Amino acid sequence: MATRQQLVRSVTPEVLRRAAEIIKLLGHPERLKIVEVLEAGEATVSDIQEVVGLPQAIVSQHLAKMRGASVVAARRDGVHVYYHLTEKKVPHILQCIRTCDM
Amino acid sequence: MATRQQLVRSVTPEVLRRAAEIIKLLGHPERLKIVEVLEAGEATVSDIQEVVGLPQAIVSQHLAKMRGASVVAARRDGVHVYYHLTEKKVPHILQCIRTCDM
DNA sequence: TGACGGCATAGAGATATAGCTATATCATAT
DNA sequence: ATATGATATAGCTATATCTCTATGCCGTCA
Repeated sequence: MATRQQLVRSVTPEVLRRAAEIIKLLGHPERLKIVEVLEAGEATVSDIQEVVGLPQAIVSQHLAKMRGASVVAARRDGVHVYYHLTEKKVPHILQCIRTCDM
Repeated sequence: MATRQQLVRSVTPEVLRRAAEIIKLLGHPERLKIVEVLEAGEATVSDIQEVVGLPQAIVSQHLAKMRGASVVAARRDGVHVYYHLTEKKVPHILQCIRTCDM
């Protein structure tokens, strides 16, 4: 019979660490909202700011945090900086949130 | 054409809040490990303690936090307290973590 | 009842996070 | 070169979180 230890070996410590890192960033209503916006496609900081209704600096700080963990990435086009999702897990996790009934 | 606002209306603020609450708790390597253990079935505090290799008090505190958010629940049977998952989203999110390639 | 094992909680210190204001940077247009 | 709009960052305060130690509580059994 399988021990409990064996049952939970499916995820390596490193994957666990990374997963926790990503999820930790999503564990914030405003950031979750931001990634929802980005799920719909690339968006500039002011686009995001308009949708979530937060001051520019706050949005920028949240984005910087997610950039730091490679959850999002940015490209500059002239005056604007376009953000997009880079972490594949994120859309899947959003899907979970939407479809799993509470 | 759909506005960005319309594209992100799929989740109500309350669902968003609750999702962030759950996810925030999972955004911690040790707690993530704990819910992995519980995913394999009911477990006592000392079972969990043994698998994750943390002091009893720490495990108990993590469990208390997750109890507070109704992510897990406990039942006492004699000397032992058995914990189990109560939040349906959790197994789905764990599945995401496991299956989505990094 | 007393002792013991399993679990919960309190208190404290250290660190992290959130959100604010102000200011800096960067690209464009005049 | 200067002004302006878009974005980033610094510095700060308040609050939350983590982890540890110590202690309390609750069943069980002698």
